Amino acid sequence: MKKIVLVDGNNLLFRSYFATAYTGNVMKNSKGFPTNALYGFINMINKIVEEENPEYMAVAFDIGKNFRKAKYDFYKEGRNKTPQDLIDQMPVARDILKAMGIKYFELEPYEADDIIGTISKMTEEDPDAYTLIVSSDKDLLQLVSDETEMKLLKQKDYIRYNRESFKKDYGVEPIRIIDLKGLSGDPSDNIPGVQGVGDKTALKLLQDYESVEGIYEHIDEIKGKLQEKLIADKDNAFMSKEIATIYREVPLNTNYEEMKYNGANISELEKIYTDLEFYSFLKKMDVKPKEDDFKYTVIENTDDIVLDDEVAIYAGYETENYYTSKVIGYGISSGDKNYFVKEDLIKNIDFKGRKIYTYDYKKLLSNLDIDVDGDLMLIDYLVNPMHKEDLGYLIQSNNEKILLLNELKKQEENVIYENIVRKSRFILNNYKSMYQKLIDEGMEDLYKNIEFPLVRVLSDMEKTGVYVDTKVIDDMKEDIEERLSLITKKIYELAGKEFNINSPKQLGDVLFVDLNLPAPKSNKTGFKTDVKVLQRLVDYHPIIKNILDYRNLAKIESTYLDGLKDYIREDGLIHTIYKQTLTRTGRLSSVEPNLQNIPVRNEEGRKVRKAFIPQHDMFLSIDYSQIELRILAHLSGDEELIKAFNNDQDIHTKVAADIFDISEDQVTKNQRRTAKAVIFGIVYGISGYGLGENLELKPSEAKKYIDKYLSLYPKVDEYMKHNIKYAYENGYVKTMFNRKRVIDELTNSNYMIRQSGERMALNTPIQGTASDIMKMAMIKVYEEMNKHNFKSKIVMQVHDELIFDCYSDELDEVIKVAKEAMENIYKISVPLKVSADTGKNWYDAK
DNA sequence: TTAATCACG
DNA sequence: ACGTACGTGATTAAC
Repeated sequence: MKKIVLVDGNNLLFRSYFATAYTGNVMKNSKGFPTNALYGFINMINKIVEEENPEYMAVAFDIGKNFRKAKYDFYKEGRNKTPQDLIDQMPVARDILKAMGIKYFELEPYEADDIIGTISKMTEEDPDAYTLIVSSDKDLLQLVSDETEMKLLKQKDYIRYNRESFKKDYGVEPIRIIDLKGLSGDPSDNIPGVQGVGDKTALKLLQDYESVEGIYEHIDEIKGKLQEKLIADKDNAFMSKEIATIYREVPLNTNYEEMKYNGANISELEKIYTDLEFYSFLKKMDVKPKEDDFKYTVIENTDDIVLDDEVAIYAGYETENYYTSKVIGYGISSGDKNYFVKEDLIKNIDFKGRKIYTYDYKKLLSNLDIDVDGDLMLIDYLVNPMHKEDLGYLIQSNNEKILLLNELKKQEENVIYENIVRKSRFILNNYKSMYQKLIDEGMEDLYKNIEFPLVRVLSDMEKTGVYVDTKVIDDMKEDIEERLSLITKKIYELAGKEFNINSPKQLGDVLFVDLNLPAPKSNKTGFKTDVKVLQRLVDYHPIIKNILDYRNLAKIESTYLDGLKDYIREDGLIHTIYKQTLTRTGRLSSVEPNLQNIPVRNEEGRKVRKAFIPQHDMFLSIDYSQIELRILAHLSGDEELIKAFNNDQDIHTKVAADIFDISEDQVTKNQRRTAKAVIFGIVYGISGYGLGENLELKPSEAKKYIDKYLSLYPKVDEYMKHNIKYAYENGYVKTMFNRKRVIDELTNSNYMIRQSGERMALNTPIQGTASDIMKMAMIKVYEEMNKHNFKSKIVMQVHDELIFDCYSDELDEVIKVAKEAMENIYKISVPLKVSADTGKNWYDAK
């Protein structure tokens, strides 16, 4: 028995295009060619081949004018124009099928349905063959018969119809789809049908009278309004049925042999996938990668290494965290030679007098004290909006052979070695051209004066580490556990049953079903149960307070007590890793563990900071006060704000006084709070609604404050407008030090996404400039401390705050030097003010 | 793997 | 009519 699989190609392409394009964000390759429809298309074709294992297969497409349209020009009228991004992908879908070895048909003036109908007719006339049709288009169900099945694609899965199951679902024969369409019409194809008759009525009529013809033969038996409607639209009914009928005599002149599926032409397919940058498909093809002439030597004796003037080094580690991972070895490329060097031998190599480039200098420094001249990771971060930490992505986007780090783990030793050395080769080959790009983009200074020198500062901070007293942690844990078990009991009592309080789903059920508390807005998975929601309910039921307490304590225990303890190494220290190439604004981030989000706002959590102890005598914390607002004042040039900062006024009180039209000494706590929220809102790119949520005000009330603020400080308003305009015109924004952030969201067709792009455009120059300034200050402070031969160390950075581990006898000097450096690192139109605090632990240093 | 939640500036 | 403040990371539950 021959099995022929027929696929509705147009249907698949449209489906996969709109499945991802609704956000307005169409996936593209690095050349800007849209690929989203093709990606889904390939996935679906692969799935069909895998599931059906077809001996014969064909895909049908629409092309050119079609005969239905020629006859009835209203047909498919009013449809949205096919997006250009989708049209562009259509010819490539044909190329892909060709390469896959799958026959496709297209023939003007017929539609894909007609082609499928014609081929399925062929199999119906052949007792030794049957057809499977794949599409989400219900019209095709009319072809279902004893010899033809159909996979009707649904959102996530599909329904497989044969004649029996169709009859069971619809109560009529499959061919009655055409009568159904004749009666109920089809808005998407602009087929009229009979006005006022929908699927339900139509099916009932068809069960009684079989067909459109049958209905009109017995029109007397049909009563009332329905009869009137049917009579009024009789012509439409017959015409609609005709349009809906698939034409099964398309002159394809084909045969089974043409449709035989013999598998893909691997090299052709590989070419297309490479061009589209479909690396996941390339991998799945399981083809042997093209042999290139890449050669490298595994070094046993370092005397065998010949180095040129320029050398690239890449450090290969087993896992991501270089403080816990084993070093596998180093790739070294120089001239036309490539070497793999094991860890113990690298120290024997003399690199003196040569330019050394690497990727992730900080990682290299973690196990090897070496001076280098350039870090390609930092350069890529600055110039490439698609930057990823794993160099493999960059190499792949250059269409070169490489495995990603997460694919490397289970590979043979020689494969791992080769990949490490390929990376050093890539660095050597591409450093110069990428550096040129840096210059072209105007970011050479940013790189040379900020990012690159910062590496040693961060490396030193990481390696110094910070001491965490497990005794403090353990005591706190004991206390919290005791309280948690009491609260848990109380919650179970009040709920009348035991459940997992940590599960938002179960908690939601208890609160809003069992206890019947007034339900808040729901989210995708059920009820929202976050702090804001719970706080609103606090007076409704005693369980709420207990849950809030539980959440608070559970968070402290899991994330900050148990969590932190896991990161204490054998030396008793925590060595966080500062990610220098992660954020879109230029900030650092801190991982394993994150030391930038240790509790401080709530007293209970803040106690965790008591566990952070200096290795020497004291912690010193110096933070910039309101650096982002000062930058806003500077960037906007608003005289009022500048004056306020120059007079060292409390900015929130000052703004409150202005907004409420009172003098500063009349400002209440609440008014100051409101002003503060308004100011923050401005920095984030505010909306009346957002501020209203935050202050629990009506959006219209909140908007009044915003308008008032902007009228008081008109230059801020101007600055924001100008900034957004600039972003739309250029597609990016910049910080004061030329750090660039590309904002694709601004060209998105989705209004909401564009709005969020505008907020990024407003916030990034402010947040980014603050971060640039902090980075410069860190370098300066570090240099000054070295100059003074201080033994005290910078140990942490929390965006606008530096924490030092100090010797008592250096303390005053360190404060003086660091303050001086931080306040004077760069002159803007307002002073950069810092404040310093000291303490015997982090809790006290505030 | 993703969503919800909550910690920070 | 819609959906709503910028930038991060870790833990947990549930798929």
